[in-house]
Amino acid sequence: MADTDQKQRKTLDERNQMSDLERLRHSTAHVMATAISKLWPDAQFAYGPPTEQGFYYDVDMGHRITPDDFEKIEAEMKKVVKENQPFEKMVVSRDEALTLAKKGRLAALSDRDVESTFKIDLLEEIPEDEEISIYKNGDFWDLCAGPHVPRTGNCKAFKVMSVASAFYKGDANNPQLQRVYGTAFKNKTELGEHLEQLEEAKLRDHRKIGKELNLFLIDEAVGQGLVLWKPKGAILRQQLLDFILEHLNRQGYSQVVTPHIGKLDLFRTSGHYPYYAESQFPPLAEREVLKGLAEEGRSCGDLMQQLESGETTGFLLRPMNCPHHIRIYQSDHHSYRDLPVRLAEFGTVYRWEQSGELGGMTRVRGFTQDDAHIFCTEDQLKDEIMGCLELVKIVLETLGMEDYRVRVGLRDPDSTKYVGEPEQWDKAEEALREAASSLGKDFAEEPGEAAFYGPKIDFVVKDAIGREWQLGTVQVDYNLPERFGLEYVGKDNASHRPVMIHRAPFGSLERFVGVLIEHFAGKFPTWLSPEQVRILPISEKFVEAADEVHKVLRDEGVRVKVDDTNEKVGAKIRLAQLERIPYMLIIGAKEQESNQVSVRHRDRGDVGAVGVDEFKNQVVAEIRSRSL
RNA sequence: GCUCUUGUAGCUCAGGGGUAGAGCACUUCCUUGGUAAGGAAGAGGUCACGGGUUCAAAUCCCGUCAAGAGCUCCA
Repeated sequence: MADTDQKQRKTLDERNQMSDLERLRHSTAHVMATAISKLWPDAQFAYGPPTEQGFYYDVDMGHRITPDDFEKIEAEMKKVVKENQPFEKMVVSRDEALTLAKKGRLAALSDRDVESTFKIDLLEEIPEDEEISIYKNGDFWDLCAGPHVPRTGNCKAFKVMSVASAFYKGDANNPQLQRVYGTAFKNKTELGEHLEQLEEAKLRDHRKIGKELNLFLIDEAVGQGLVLWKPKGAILRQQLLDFILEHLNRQGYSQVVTPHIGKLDLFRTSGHYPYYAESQFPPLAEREVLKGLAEEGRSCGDLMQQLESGETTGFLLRPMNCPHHIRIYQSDHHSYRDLPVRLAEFGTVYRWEQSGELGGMTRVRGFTQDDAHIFCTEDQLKDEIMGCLELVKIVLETLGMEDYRVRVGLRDPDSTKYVGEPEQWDKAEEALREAASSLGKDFAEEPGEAAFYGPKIDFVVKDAIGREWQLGTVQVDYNLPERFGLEYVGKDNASHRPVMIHRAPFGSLERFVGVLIEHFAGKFPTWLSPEQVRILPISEKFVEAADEVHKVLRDEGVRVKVDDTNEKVGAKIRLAQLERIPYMLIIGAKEQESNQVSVRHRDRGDVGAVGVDEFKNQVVAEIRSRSL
């Protein structure tokens, strides 16, 4: 990670552009550091920047901060705020700063027996020509480029939020520090609003809703990061598959079906093994091989070595679908007239994610991509990319997900790690750029973010807690066609190499549904709802009438149930509301006589009585059009 | 993988060195009720797992597994 320093250190320009809120938060971080220093004088501080949600300060000290300490810290902070200390900037020479740091005076309230270790390190990172400043508030002095608010009294509304650990400078080889997170706002009202928003976000969390609505399960007995889709979740998933399938057919894709494992040699050819072995499930060795090794008294290490060297063979749970699709492409002779060949599959892949990274449906070890591989000529590349983006656009628009970010990953001009010819890259990057701009949405070009095998476009959305997740992706690949020696016969009757595009509009079904649950807070549009209509007879006397309506709707393919439990309507409604069922139909004496149903919508409430057929037509139309 | 926190009934959680509690859900009965909870009775738990300390462990200690937050990673 050569650019760690750049990531951590903001330039002076960036600092001067700090917004008022960022400035306030950064100052509050100092106030917090002051408080922590008072409570635990051995505290050694590292970085303490503002963030999107607030601020943090990294600290190393003997005491382990727990949530029980937050109140104590806040109380000390309040004292500092009450004293209304001015933030004073003092420009010093490098030597002066170093002298203070050696005395342990930086990020501290007084001289100490120990040096301000991190600050000495930070000092070395400041370029020669840059001004070195120390900010003081009361007795707390800290090496800091600023800027700050005028006085500690300006930090009126704050809260210590959480504590976690972080590696110094984000390097896993460095010591771990305690990162104390806090947030700050102009005033108490805004702080209150923010905290309320966080509470609301928790209610949207897909893990919570997934459990409440019985959508999916991650079971210890099955394994970490392995999602079990329960019946209701499976309906949701199937609806999404049907939806995308319609559009795939329209765009001329061919569906294929391939197994979840393949020979190690296949992935050796593709380059996935052993290069990415540490992020895959361990290979499966053949029984005979294991037996043979055991008889020879050989170790697991020997086995691994043999598998890696290719001396013995085995199978791999596939980390990607492409090799299988490539083999399908290669099983036929292709003329330029056949291209583009578009092979699509809802393909399940397995990756060994680090255990600490797993979470809900958004980061898992087995997932299904709505994958496809397009084999085309250079000239077709642009149109094909456009087609892929069109698909992503349809998906996001149909689901009303407007809040996404488009990231175009380009190659790093200074690096030589990329495969393929520079002219090809230029062409592909230009095609991606053009395609991206056709979306009519801002996109970020990020040099150095391309994969080694080609440039890409990613669609990124945020979850309930504000974390960003990559969903859809379109990637150009020059590598695999080369490695597998893909060919087609051109007009000139000579053999040519096709270009490949990997693309997945949803990305992974698991992650997509996780994000979707949070997007809708469980209130899925009718076409996606596991149960679309629930019929609520007023009493058992009307169950028969309810059953008749049930039949009418079910025959139209509506997912409908009758609540024939021995409860009052109030209770039935409550239950249906909690299950976020879009439509509730109430049937009593009135409705039975007039062949009507009283319609209640989960958001609009009681919308009055309509004829059974009228309701049927309306709800069927709503489902067919996939209305939001 | 690392640091911290957590793990008690199907769910949400209380309790806490002397072999378990609430609400919801579930079962049965009564009730047949018009837009977010009708009533009664009942059933349900090796207190994540494995060790240790103790006369006694769900409770204290250690380890394992899992979850959450963050860091690192993500072809």
